[in-house]
Formats: sequence, C-alpha cells, structure tokens
Amino acid sequence: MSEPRIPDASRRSERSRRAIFDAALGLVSEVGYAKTTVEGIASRAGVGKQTIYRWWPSKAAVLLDAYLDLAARAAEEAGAAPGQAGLPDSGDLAADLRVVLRATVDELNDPRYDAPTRALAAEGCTDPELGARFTAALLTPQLELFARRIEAAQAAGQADPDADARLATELLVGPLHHRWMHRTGPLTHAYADALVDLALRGLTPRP
Amino acid sequence: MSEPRIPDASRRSERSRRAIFDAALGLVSEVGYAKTTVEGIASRAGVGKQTIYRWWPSKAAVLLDAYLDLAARAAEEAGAAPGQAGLPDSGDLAADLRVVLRATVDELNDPRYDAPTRALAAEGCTDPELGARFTAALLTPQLELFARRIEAAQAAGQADPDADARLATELLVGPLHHRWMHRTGPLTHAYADALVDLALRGLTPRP
Amino acid sequence: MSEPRIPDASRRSERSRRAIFDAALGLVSEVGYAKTTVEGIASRAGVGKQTIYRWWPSKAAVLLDAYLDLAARAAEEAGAAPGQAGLPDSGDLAADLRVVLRATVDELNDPRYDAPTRALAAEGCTDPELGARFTAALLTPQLELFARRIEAAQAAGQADPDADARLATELLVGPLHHRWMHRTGPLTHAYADALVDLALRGLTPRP
Amino acid sequence: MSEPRIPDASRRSERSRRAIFDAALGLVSEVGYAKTTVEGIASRAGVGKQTIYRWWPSKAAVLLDAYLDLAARAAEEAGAAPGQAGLPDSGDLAADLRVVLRATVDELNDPRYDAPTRALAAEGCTDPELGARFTAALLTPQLELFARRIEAAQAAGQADPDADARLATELLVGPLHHRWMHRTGPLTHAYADALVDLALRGLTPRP
DNA sequence: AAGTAACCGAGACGGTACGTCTCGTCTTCTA
DNA sequence: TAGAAGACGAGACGTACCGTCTCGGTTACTT
Repeated sequence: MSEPRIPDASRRSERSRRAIFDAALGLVSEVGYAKTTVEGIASRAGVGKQTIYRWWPSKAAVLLDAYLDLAARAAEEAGAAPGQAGLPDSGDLAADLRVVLRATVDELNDPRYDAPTRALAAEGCTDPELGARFTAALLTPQLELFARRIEAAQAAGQADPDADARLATELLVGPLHHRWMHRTGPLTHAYADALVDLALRGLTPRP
Repeated sequence: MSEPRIPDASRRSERSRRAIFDAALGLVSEVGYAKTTVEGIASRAGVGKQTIYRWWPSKAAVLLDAYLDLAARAAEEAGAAPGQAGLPDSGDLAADLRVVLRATVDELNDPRYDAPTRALAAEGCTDPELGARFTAALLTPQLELFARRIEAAQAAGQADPDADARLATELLVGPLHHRWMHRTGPLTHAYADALVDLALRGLTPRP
Repeated sequence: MSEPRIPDASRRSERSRRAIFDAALGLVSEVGYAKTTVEGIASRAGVGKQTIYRWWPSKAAVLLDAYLDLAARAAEEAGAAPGQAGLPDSGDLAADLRVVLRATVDELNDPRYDAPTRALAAEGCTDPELGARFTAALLTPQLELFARRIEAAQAAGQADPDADARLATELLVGPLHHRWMHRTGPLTHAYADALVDLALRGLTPRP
Repeated sequence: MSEPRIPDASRRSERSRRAIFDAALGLVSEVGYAKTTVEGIASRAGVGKQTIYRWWPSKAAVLLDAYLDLAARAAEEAGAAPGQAGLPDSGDLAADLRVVLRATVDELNDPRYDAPTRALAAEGCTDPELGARFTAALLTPQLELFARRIEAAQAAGQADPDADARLATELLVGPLHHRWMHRTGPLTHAYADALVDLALRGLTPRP
C-alpha cells in the first residue's frame, strides 16, 4: 500500500552524518554496545532520533557504517593509495606475513578498535544480513589480499603450488581471530610470528 | 546492608529448571536470540519470572547453562564415558583429525545447535565474563583434547616434536570457526579434510 | 533582532488558500479534529507545510478561518444581503424565533457543520484567544441579531420592556447549545418550539 | 488472536492511583490540558508510564476519573449524605434556585475547577464516548436534581404544572454554561439572580 | 529582456510525545 | 517458604508530528 518513503539523499546533512558516527563509536567504546542506545547516539550527536531512523534501519547498521567510515579514513591516512594497496612483497613470504599479522595484532589490541569490532562481529554472528555486509565490505577484501600475496609466492616458487591460497589465508587469519574472539590466549607479536612459522612449515615431521 | 539473598538450592525445583532450559533453547532456535525475552522464557516454561531471576543473572546466563546441559546430555548419549573421552587415536593423526573435524562440521551445520551457539558466541564476544565461562566450560576442554592428541603424535614420532601443540590446535580449529562465524564459505567434509591436510603439511614447498 | 518576517499578502496564492480550507474542513469531517494534522492538511492540499505556517499560527487558526469562510459563503448563498440580514420580523416574536431556532437546529444536525463546529468550540473552550476570535467573529453578531429582534418586540409592546434583551437571547440560545454540546437530548424542531414557548412564557404559574 | 490482557484490579496500587490523580489535576491547572502529557503525569506522580496505560486508555480518561474523584471527595466533604443530597427546598423556588446557581457560578469561577472542567468539556465535545461518560457521571445527575426540585414546586402550586421540568432545567443551566464556555459575559451572583428571575417570569408582557 | 525578489512545493532537520515492550524488583496468593 | 502470577518504576523502542530551515522552481514586479 504505502511504500517506505525513500528520503532524498542529495539533501542529506553531512554534519549530522559525521556527528552520528562519532557519537556511535564513542558510546560503544565507553559504555559498550549493549548499553548504547539509538536515543543515546542521537542525544550525544545533537540530532533528532528520526534523522537516524531515516537513514539506517538499526543501531547495528549505524555502527557498521561508522566503522566502515573509520576504517576508510584510517586506510586513507596510512597508505597513499585509497584501498588497492596490496600486501608488501619483499620476496620473502614469511617475513611479509609476519609484518602484516603483527599489524593485525596491534589493531586488535587497540581499544579504539576493539569494542566496535567485537560489537560488529557479535551482531553479524547473529544477524546474517548485517554479517554479510560486514564480510563483503571489510573481511573479503582483506582475505583477498592475503590470497594474492600467497599466489605470488607460489608463482615465485617460494610456496607449495598445489596449496589452495584461500585455505592458506584462513590458516593464518583464522587462529588469530579465534584467539581474539574467545580470549583463549594473549595476542602478541611473538604469537603472530609463531603462527606464520607453523602455518608455513606444517606439522609433518621434517626428515 | 542487605546481602543478595542466596536462595536455598536444595529446595530448587528440578522440574522448573528443565522447563526453563527447554523453553530457552526452543525460543532461541525459533525466533532468534534477540527476540527471546526472559518473560517469554518464563511464560513458555510455565514459570514465574522470579524463578528465573532467582537462579540466573541474565538471559545469556540462562542460555549458557541450557547449552551446557544440552552438550552434556549429547555427550553422555554419544560416548559411553561422560566427558573424559579423548580424541580417537588410531595411530594415524591425519585420519583421526579428519574424523573429528568432520564431526565438528556436522555439528555446526545442525540447525539445532547453530542458533544457540551463535547466540552464545556473540554474547561472549561482547560480555567478557560470559565469554570466559563459555570458554572455560566448553572451548578449553575441547582444545585440550586436540592438544593431547597432537602431543601423543609427537611422542610417537608422527608429528614435528618442536611444534607447539596448542598453536597447532588453533591452526585446525581457528579456520573452521572463522568460516562458520563469518560465513565466508561452505562448511563441508571436503573442507575439513583439506584443512587437516594443509595444516599438517604446511605451505613450504616440498623438495 | 530579527522581526517575524511578515509576508506580502498581495502575492499570496488564492489557489493554495482555498485548497487548504477544503483540505482542513474535509479532514476534520472525515477523521476528526484530533487526528487532523498540519502535515495532513498540507499533503491533501498539495501545498508545502511552510505555506500554512506562513499564514496561520496553528491548526486551530486554519480551521477557524476555513470555518468562517464556509459560513460566509453559506450566508452569501442563502441571503441576498451579505451579512447584515437581521432576523425576520413578521410582527409575531414567537413565530419568528421558532423559525430561526429551527434553522439553527438543522444546522447543528448537519454533519458537514457538526464536526468543525465541535472542534472549534472545544478548542476555543481551552484556548482563550482562539475562543475570543470565534466568539467575536461568529457568536456575538448572531446574539446581537436576537437581541435586536427582541428589542423590536419590546418596542412593539409584544415583550416585557423591563427584560434584558441580551439575557433573553441567552435564554433561547444557551439551552440549545447545551443540549447540542453535551448530547443530553435530541435536537428537533419540536424541541426548538418548546424552548421558544417556555422562554417566552416563563415558569410562573398563570393566574 | 491476542486479547487485550485485562489486568487484575484487586492488586492495583492505590498509592499510584492517587498520585496519578493529583499529578493530572495539578498539571492541567498549572500548564493547561494541551501541554499536559502522559509522560509528564507519570513523571510527576513518580510512576511508570505503563501504570497509566494499564488502567486508562488516554490522557482524557485519566483526567475524567481524576475529576470525578475530586468531585466525589468535594461532595463528601460538603454534604453529609454522599450524593443524594437534593436541592434545598425552602418552599420558595426562586430563592432556592438563586442559591444553587450562585454556588454554580462560584464553582465555575474557582480556578481550581475551571481548568479541568474546560478540558473535559472540550474533550467530551469532540470525543462522544468520553462526553457520554462525563455527562452520565456528573451532568445528568445534577440536571435531575433541578428537575426534581421544579416538579416539587409544580406539585406545590408554585410553578406552572404544564411546563416540562427537564426543559425548564435547561433554561436555567444552559445560559450559564453558554456564558462560561464562550466567555460572552461576566459570571456573577447578579447574573445568576437575573437568570432565575427571567427564566421563571418569561418574556411575555405582564398585563 | 534581464534581473530580482518572494511565494511556492517539497522535505530534511532537531525535537517532543506517543503508545508499546521488556527489564529486573516487589508483592500477593497458593500448595 | 518456593514458586506462579503479575503489578510496579524505569526507560528504550520505533513512529508521528511539531515548527523551522533550506532547496530549486516559478511568477510577477522592477530596471
């Protein structure tokens, strides 16, 4: 009968959008995701509630966009190229992977990222649609970078050419996420190094 | 002034406890964790709300206990020994791991387990205390089983004795959980097999 | 500092004014005053909200003007003279009052007038300023007509010359409005006749 | 499908009921009916919103009950008999009516009663159901008292036995309410006296 | 004919209140 | 005295409108 009344994006207030992102990330960091409310975000952002509901369907969606925005700004700041950076390729696969996993460890230990990342992981775990958005926007591109680097190593004869690069990527990223998620151990550079070493070397006894 | 009024556990109604577990698991499976409410559990269990709040501090705690109860009953049903079963040890590490990981894949694909497991993972991700309980009660024992089996293989000369068994365990379990959690690919027996193979073999090119 | 920005009435869109009146009266009749909103009026009239707020301070003010416009058009239609018609004077006070009160009864029974009249009476009851406007624009002139007619009757020796014509007017109009307002009985021609009769005759027993 | 969940009146909190009445009457007197909100009543009464919505369907219904409670307490305070007092009967109809109408005038001039009475009259004017409740609970009984007293006068030969007592009542009450409602003149004891005089005497010229 | 002022439709904005839902506590009655 | 039932204070939910504001576009008066 009555369609959802799609708002006119061209007249959207950029000021409000930024304020909402800042408020959302701030609140999630300070009081946690569960205690963060849409009313609280609106109030801290100095914005009407309807301005949030006009553009996002849920608290989780707001946080996802805030997080993507944060990640995009961080990436822009770090690398010159906006996003197609690619993993470093010094010719030494193990060394390159150590660098990248150490950086990942640092990020997961940064409390500025920890709270929103956990909130989104948790929400995406339960809400398939949100999880798909999160995965598509952030996770998949990152996994692709790993796979690309591994394929390059295979082409260079530095890695087993029969291995599935995607699976190998999971071998590196999966344990890290598992330990972070379930807090089953400390996330350190040493851990990252050991992980790279074992994933490359395998368990099979050397002759 | 007034202590928390610890109730007398000896007079507790086992009937209510079971009904609450069934109601909680049922509701989480049917309508999802977010839409499951304490009032809803109490109503379906034919129980007063206070009977829930008397024994559990939160919805998540109820679900955790319900889940542990479910897992305990399932284990009892499956293995003769109540919990100290240990992984199978046929002498062939790879074969044994394939069996176990295939079983894990099956469990994660079982919708009866999927919803509550996701709910608890999500809640534990955000709530450190609950996560710790979940990890301690279920995850750590399971990881220990893997580590034990790997150590046995090391002792038998079938696995690299220098490798950290705990890290090797994560190499097997982490990717599986990662893929399940983020739905980045299908969870199949073939995947379990490939994972075991690569984790044991490593990426380093064979001479 | 910044004055209220008085708009230029000469450039006002007559088309919009009419559409707003029609929409306002239509909505009040169809969904009631409480559920009539400024946004609803604007939308039905095909008009921007600001066009309403530019010319009226409130929903009630819009409806009052719409009602006055309706009454003016109705009067123009009925009597040749635009407004100074005066009550009929056939020489028989009772007969003339019966005619007029019967007409009033008919109007109050007309659903086209009932809803907006009730809405304005209610709003004016609570909001003194609006009530004053309503009274001054419609009620007082009407009461004056009655008083004039009664004074004429007094001058002609057909009515007690000591009576206060204004009070006598209220004796006729008050009961009618009371019954209409509180729905304490049916509003019929017979009622109008009986009211005129008793008001003229009084309760005092005849000798 | 799902019935309205009728609450158990026997467990109702009398304390909350009283607090809600006091808050409602206080707010209507202080800030007016339009600016009185359910949230405001709840907040001032120290009560959850749901406690209001559990027992009343609307702000107007709350106010009506508060008003009826107020009237009941006032009546109890004034007359010994809880409600069946009846109008005074000194044998002189005019004198008795003057006393009663003067009292009515005083009440309508009392700001403590004015605001809620106007609010209820306005709301009842627009909302037929509420108006019917108001009329049945307060207005009709009061009108009955007048009619009874007039009938007594008729029986005693002090009033025209052919007159309709109900209509005669409206002749007395209608003008008063009309003047109060539309603020078309001052409400004084002199006005009450003149009204009684004219209503009893009628307009017909004395011989 | 070009310039310019202002009204116009449209609708996003910061807000307030709505009526509903659920929380966790408290109270009452029953077994 | 544990438990079923459910009323309570509290407060967030998502929606509906409020009255203000800004945005092109369209008239209708300058110049």
